[in-house]
Amino acid sequence: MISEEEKQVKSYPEAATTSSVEIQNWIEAQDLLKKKLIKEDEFEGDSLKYVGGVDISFLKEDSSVACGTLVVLNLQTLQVVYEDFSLVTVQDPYVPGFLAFREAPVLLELLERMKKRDPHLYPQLLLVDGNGILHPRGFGLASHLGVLANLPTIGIGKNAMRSTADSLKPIYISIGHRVSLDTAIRIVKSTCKFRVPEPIRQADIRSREYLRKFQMGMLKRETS
DNA sequence: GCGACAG
DNA sequence: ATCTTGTCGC
Repeated sequence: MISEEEKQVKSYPEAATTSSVEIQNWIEAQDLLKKKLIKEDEFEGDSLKYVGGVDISFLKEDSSVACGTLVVLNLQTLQVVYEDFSLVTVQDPYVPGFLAFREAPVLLELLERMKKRDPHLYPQLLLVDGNGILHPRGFGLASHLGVLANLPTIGIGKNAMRSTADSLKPIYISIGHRVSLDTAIRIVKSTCKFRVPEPIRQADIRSREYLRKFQMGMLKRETS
């Protein structure tokens, strides 16, 4: 007889420690939070000046070590006005459809820290590296983060689920929270100097750089 | 049975 | 996510 856990392991080899019970809890949590999801424009004020971007990078040698990154850009100049990093040990594995449970905790921590340190630069909207309502249950990382942080968010996917390889590499924009699709598309377009919108791109670049420098420091300690 | 499956 | 340097082009 095959247990539920065994089926889970067969389905997701990388998630050997994730039980079907945990998956069920995650599904319930998503369905619960989803009730608070707002798919229309609902901003604090009408002046959109600061836009945030979040991303997470992982250490290739030890994929449980990750660097969460938050950057804030001036929407008008697209210059970075704030950056913060958090080196953490990620416990939860990556399970397709449940990215938020792996990445949201660090990102929320970074947002909370900023709210205390630099509230005047706190973003009115956040671009998230991951999908919003473009998700099996309509509640991806961008929506998850938006609801928990009560912040307007937009999801940016670079690989759509179940898509065929297109010659053109598109990005997939989806509503995260408290923003309409029309507004989301308009804002994303206004932040694109290259394929990937600048807030996400800067978070990605700086996140990798942070890990690279961290590794150099580690190597120094081992050698000395 | 086979392929797909955000990061 | 990560594996990866130089190289073609604006």
